[in-house]
Amino acid sequence: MNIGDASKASGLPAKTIRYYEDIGLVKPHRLENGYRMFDGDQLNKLKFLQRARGIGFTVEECRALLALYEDKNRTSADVKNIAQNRLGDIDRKMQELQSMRTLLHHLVSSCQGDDRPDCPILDDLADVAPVH
Amino acid sequence: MNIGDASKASGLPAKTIRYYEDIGLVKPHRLENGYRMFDGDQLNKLKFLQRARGIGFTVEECRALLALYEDKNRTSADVKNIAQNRLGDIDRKMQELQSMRTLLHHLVSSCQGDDRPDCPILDDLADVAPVH
DNA sequence: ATTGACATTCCTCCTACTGGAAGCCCCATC
DNA sequence: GATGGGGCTTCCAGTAGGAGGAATGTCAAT
Repeated sequence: MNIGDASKASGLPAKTIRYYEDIGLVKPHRLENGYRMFDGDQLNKLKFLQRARGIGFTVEECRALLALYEDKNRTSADVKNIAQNRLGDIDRKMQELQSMRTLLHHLVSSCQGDDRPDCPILDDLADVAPVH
Repeated sequence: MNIGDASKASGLPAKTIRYYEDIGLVKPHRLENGYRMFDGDQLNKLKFLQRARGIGFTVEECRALLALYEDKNRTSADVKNIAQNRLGDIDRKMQELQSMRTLLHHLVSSCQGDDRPDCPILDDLADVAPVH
């Protein structure tokens, strides 16, 4: 299976697969013409990566998860730990976005959005007057 | 006011201020010794940038907002439009995070997290068995 | 033999900075 | 006057996770 087929089968762009090889996440074989050759094992890793990235794991977390996946002496605690860290990151990010959203929504709804120049959004950014 | 004082007064790291000059967001004067010199107007822009970035506007949106801020013929609709786009981006991002969170939380709570190797998180990533 | 669709490598670009090195500048102290 | 400790300058490299594109090679079908 060459990179095009592996791309279709895994859902990852060929560019991304090459990148993953570059950083050592997968190690496809090579044919005599230089083409990458993916077997079932490699393809499974690509699918694994596609799902793990989709859930939001960083590439380095994916590397760790793949290593655990291959390590039959792993403990599920190790895996859970990584996942919980990710969950914490997501929660922090969501809180950050939420507070931005609140501020921004408040500003947006206070602005008329007409053809006059007066704008509480700019006023707030320029600290002219607090939007109460 | 040199860059160190401007940094303290605006809350932006000196490195960031230099970067903002680099990309043309601010244009401080220069003293004869080459030092940057920030007057009240420049400082206001730095503060403006600090707040706008804090709300989550991209640097390019900040550039547009600063331009509107200086344009006395602006319409508040232009400003509101930028802010609403940002709000939309935030909402999309939050939804993405929320769906990740749901998935991940489900996986995490299904994993024992003990010293045995069996792990539904890995199973799911490897598509061994759907988590319910 | 030629076309078109693949593949390869290599290089640059993206966001928004951050860190560090090498080298001035200024002020205070000895 | 020499020295020391900041702060300032510039420039270069690196971050995450690829995307885009150029130049070139290969394969299968016509």
